[in-house]
Amino acid sequence: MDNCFGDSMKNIGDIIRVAEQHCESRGTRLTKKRKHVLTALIESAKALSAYDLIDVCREKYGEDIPAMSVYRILEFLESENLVHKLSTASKYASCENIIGDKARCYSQFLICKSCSKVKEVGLKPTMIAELQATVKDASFKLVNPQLEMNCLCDDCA
Amino acid sequence: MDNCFGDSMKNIGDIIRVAEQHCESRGTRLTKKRKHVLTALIESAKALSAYDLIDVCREKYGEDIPAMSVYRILEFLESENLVHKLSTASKYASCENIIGDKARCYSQFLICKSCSKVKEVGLKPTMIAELQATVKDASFKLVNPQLEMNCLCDDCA
DNA sequence: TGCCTCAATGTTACATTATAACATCAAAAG
DNA sequence: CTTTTGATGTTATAATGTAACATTGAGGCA
Repeated sequence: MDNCFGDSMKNIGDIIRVAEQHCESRGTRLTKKRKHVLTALIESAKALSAYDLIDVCREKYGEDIPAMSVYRILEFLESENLVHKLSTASKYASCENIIGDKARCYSQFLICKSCSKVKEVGLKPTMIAELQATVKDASFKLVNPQLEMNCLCDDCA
Repeated sequence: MDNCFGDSMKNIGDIIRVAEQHCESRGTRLTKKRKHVLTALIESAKALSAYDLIDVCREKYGEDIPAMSVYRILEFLESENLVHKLSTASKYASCENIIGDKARCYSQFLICKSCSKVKEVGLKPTMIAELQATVKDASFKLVNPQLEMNCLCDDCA
């Protein structure tokens, strides 16, 4: 079982519903546009840029969201742990385990540098511990334990 | 002993000389401007953006290098393994072990997101192996095994 | 020396990613 | 039904990066 939803949680409608409840329980709202951006990311196997998302929303929902709004929406979705920013690619991907047990918020992202296909894999506790030890030894504090790995997917390799 | 030069290799002049020989042996040239950009990065404890480097070169060498050239120079220095691009920060840092034994080219970069202070730490072989196994299991190929960790340094924390 | 060649750099223009500042709109709460 | 606050729109611009073509300069060689 690869996510926190179990086998019953397969389709996007279900995921969106969970995301909606998640927001509600935190006193925030998953508005229509936020839902559209999130859906676009969930439906995409590839990480998308903010400007990609503008295009998708126009094509799919006939909705013209200005760049500024998309960035704000992404920022919101990130703060709700529904979306990850992949800084190395300047793109965004939906979280694989939307309502996320916190133990899994340490992730490793494999990003195809050719086609942007992305896979999120949980980090093992031993890895996390080791990474944190290194950080501590170097007198730094870890802010965001997200690892991004520059890869090629099998199709592109 | 923290680098491949031993204790005798402490100052910038020595490092630059090694870098120069390294290029020469590879049939490339460490020109004056390339040397200036590399020196600026070596002397900086913080990662610098391309535009930061333009400023440093102007201030320090009275030399006006256009952005395009700085990017090309950085690309060259990267290809010679003298400099790393830190994609998460859109900044650049000199390699800590310039002529680098290849075993150390798998590095972990701790980057202070507030002041850009950066520390490069070698990854342990067990870590490398584990990261690579994950990548392979997910049907990806690792292109660049550089880990960037979003941190705060002790001063900024 | 003077020419040739190719690497390095310059120039111009523009693409992409992102944010600041202020205006407007809309939903929930009194 | 107004008030308040969160969400979105608008405009302008900053920051990062690249494409395409022109020019310069360093070494090799007649």
